[in-house]
Amino acid sequence: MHSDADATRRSLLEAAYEEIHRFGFQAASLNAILDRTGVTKGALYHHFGSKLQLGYAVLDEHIAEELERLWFEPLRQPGHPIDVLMETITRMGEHYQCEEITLGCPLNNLAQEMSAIDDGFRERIDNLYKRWLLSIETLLIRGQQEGSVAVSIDPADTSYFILASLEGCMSMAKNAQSNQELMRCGKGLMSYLSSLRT
Amino acid sequence: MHSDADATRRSLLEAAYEEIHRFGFQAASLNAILDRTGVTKGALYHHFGSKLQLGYAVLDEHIAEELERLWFEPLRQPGHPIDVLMETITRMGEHYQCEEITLGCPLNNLAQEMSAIDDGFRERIDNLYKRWLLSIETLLIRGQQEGSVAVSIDPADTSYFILASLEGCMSMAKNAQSNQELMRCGKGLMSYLSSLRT
DNA sequence: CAAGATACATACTGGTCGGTATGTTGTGAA
DNA sequence: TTCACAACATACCGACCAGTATGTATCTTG
Repeated sequence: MHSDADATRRSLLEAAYEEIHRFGFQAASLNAILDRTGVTKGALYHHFGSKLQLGYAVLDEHIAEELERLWFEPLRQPGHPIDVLMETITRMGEHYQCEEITLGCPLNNLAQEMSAIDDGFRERIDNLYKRWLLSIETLLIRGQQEGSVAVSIDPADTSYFILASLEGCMSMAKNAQSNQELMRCGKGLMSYLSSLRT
Repeated sequence: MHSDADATRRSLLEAAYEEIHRFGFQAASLNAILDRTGVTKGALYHHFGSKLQLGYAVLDEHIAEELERLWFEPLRQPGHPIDVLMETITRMGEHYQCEEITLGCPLNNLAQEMSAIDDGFRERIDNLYKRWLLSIETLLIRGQQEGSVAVSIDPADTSYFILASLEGCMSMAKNAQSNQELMRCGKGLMSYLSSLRT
């Protein structure tokens, strides 16, 4: 059944993503991934050269795709930039329901754990953050051009602070293990975002 | 030399703190800690019942003490609350110089890695965050009473957002591996803090 | 001085880890 | 039909891990 090769690969990627999201990259066990998928070790090492390569693939394919779907694409929609931002953040808050919030942001988790240890991870994570920042910055610049966002703010610096705050909120909520705290933190973020309007 | 028992214990705690700060708790190797200190495994297990107990001790003694010294105590100083906050944050930015910033905030690192896995860690981390929040909240309330902080803001919610933003900034800087980015993020934070003045 | 406790030191164990060597089976091209 | 190769499957390896069993030297106390 050579036609199932892609399915095997995707199955491994999905399971690896979940294991890594739950336990972190280093603590993620290849054997656990194999048990979960029913795939054997030979198959895994046929598709991925090493655990590191598997981790890179999770970033390059799964997480990048999720970011595109949840963030980059919504932020390209028309409308008042601050409203667009708020709606996207709210939608993300709904996406990470009660259970998932305790696992934190997949990208932030990996950044915290791996960026100081492995350059391959660091470069990939840095690249994703750059794209994330750019998508926010583009939105703010459009707002300034349209007159709906204060021209007094620096779009690059502000984007950086917005993203940092967002990651910080998710991080705090992860530790508190309640999206109650996420909402609380979101209130502060929303109030800050409002202050960017003209 | 029984008088050196405390010195041995402190040496282990210090080395454990550094190993954990660098690699995380799970990836921290007891053997590496022993190599670093020259202490033997028998001595380690004489002072600490398990790796987990050692980790708890690092939180309860080393990290709690560092937080007290770098945050709680400075925030109790007199002066305009917003100025006190800004100065404390700036001083912390200087404390985490070029090298150390890539390791991130010790408390946040442990929170991300362990709070979802182990309740002992979670409770200790949660307690420290609560004290941290309280020290900021107390400062904001004093400002409101003295008329130097806007009464329109909710002290608890605002403290939460400030701390989340701060952790987010450190997290972003850790990944970027430059305190250049920390400064950039700090600019946004400072501008937000300024908006809290009357 | 005796004796128990404290503070280690050494050697070892079972288990898990990522990774590999080798074998087998299905499949498409020649 | 043959044959190379992709796509696995199985069994195994050395390294490292936290933890332990046991021995020893020093100190404190009666």
